[in-house]
Amino acid sequence: MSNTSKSERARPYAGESRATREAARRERLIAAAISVFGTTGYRDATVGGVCEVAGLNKRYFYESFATLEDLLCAVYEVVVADLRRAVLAAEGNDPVTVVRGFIDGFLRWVQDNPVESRVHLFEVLGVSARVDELYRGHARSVGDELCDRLVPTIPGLEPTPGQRRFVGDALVGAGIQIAVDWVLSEQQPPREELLAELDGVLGSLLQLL
Amino acid sequence: MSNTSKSERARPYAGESRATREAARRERLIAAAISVFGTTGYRDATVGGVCEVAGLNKRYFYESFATLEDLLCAVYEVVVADLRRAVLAAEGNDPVTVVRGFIDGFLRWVQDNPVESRVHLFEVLGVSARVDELYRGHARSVGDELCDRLVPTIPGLEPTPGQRRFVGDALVGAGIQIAVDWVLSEQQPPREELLAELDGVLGSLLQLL
DNA sequence: GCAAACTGGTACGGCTTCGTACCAGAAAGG
DNA sequence: CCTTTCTGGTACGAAGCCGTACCAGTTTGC
Repeated sequence: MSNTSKSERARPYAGESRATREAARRERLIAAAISVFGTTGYRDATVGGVCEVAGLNKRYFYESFATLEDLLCAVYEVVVADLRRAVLAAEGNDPVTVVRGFIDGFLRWVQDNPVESRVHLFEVLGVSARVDELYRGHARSVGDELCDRLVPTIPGLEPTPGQRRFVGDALVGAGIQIAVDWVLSEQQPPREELLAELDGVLGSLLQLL
Repeated sequence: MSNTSKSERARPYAGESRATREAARRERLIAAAISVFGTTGYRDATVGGVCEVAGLNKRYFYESFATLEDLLCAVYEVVVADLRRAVLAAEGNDPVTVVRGFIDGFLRWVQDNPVESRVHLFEVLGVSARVDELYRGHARSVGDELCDRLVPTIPGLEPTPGQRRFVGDALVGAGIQIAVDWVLSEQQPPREELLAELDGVLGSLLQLL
């Protein structure tokens, strides 16, 4: 019996190689899944539903993913990379600017990406140990990066790794909670007002120094 | 047709009135659900599964709840009441004590209640708009209470409602993130060490003042 | 006792999703 | 062309859960 595996007699189709077509389908599935998970919600999502939105046969789902959870993980990687870019975009040489830039970037991203933000703020949570692990890794990574930017702005500070983890978690956790609260609020104050409140808090903190 | 509704010809059974029996069954369902949601997870939970653990016929589920989500809400109210007691147990007249007591109470509760904490930290998230609303309400409430205790310990501070909300969210969010990170790292390091790190951070903050 | 209410166990139809298979038509290659 | 691969649409069995109904045995009120 000769090798009859799928990749054996691969041919171009519509001018694209097999690998290119597979990758394109994978991207379409991920894009469709972001839409479905971010609107209907992951809990009510089905393989068939995602494929319908993607305009692909169910067969092609299993070509790229084994389970819906695998697709969720791929979706999350895309979403979190985008968020990471947003919250770490700002530069700053003093603590207030760093923290303010982080929160501002977060709220901006949530506002500009309502679907993706629902995926990140709600849908990926509590799905499975594996997804939780992913989530924790990225949260820690962003927290570490924030610490890296924050610590040098405060001379004479040499936190232990454990303290850095504490500060990173606290910053990320605070940002998430503020974002979640903002999203779930019935009447959302404009982002600018929220940031003005933040400035007030940070100002009071500085005044105490 | 005479009234044949269930409550019409109610009789005591095993010495208990109908209302008492119904309430007892409800409690058993809630207790079973905490166990199921906190171990198997809400996502994989079924009505039949919860009833089996509770040792009750499925019929009695629908006697007290219309959907599994209703039961989750009831479960959450029980769990959050317990957590609330834990995180607000400590007294304190200075900011460091208040914050430390909050974090300490949170971690203690997580450590002593692994099942309930999984429900609160993971399972209730991203279920539905209704559950999210519940979650947000309790988080805000705890944040407000923390603010109420924190603000008087810092003389000359009169935060606006918006600023109070900011601080409350930040505290609660930081606490949750720290707890989640701790749980996902299998509670390493031990709670005492983690609190020592917190003391270090708070100490550095004070030193800056 | 005896009828009526209650309990716990089992059973069943209906529904939804999964994962795969089949089929007809388009595109590629010799 | 004519065969082979690829695509998209439809179909189908298997499985799990829902919500309800039925049934046998117990407890209660009269």
